[in-house]
Amino acid sequence: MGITKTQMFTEKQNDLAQFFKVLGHPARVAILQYISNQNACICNDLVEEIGLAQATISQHLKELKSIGLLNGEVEGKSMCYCINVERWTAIQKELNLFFNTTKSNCC
Amino acid sequence: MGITKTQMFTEKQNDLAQFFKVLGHPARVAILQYISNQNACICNDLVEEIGLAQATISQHLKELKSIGLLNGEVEGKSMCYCINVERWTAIQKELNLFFNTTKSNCC
DNA sequence: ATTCATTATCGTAATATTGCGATATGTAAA
DNA sequence: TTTACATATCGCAATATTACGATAATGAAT
Repeated sequence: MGITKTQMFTEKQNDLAQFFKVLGHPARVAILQYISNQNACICNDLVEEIGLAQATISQHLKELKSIGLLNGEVEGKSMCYCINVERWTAIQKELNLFFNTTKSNCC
Repeated sequence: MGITKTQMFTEKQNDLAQFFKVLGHPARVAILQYISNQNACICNDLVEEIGLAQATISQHLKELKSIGLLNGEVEGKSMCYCINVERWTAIQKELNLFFNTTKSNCC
């Protein structure tokens, strides 16, 4: 099928899974790392840096934006993307909460 | 295409993305939470509990096993799955390292 | 040995994701 | 306003994922 039965799960579970999912692609990991490494908030050297087509990078950026991880600002004729640190930290907290409340041992 | 160009990324980036990806489905989040909530390491009440078909649950368990998050033991005619806490904690550390080293602000 | 229960695997259909070329849109400069 | 460049969106093809029924494999009990 390919369709995920989201209605069977809680909103929390779906949200959590969504965060994980967006981070679950190496290009998006690389994009975040690259943006972070530039002191200035350099934008789409990403295309050259990462080596995927411009359309593809744009799509990945869109997904990162979809969970609020990136802010975009017009900068001349370019776009300046940067990490939304508040959101970043909030998501990190959510994920840690999940990790900390989900680790009972048994066997 | 649908094919991820893993060869363009570092092993670390691919590994990280793989962890995120496996956690990026609500059924797998729910499975982990359910296993964790049972004091005893109860197994496939999961099928009843979660409401997906047995084959589907089995497939999700396989993916969780693929990154070492679950241990499985034969228990009579059932299987006893439980969280591999060492691995769990190790992955949590990896993800936090990623979060902590990737959050420069700019705009 | 047969039966029953549990889990894994196979095959398949439906949908999602990834990637890219082409094209549209937006912005700055000439 | 034309040109040039940067980014977003569209449309498509290839592959991946999700889900499930059917079936195989495993183990327990009869």
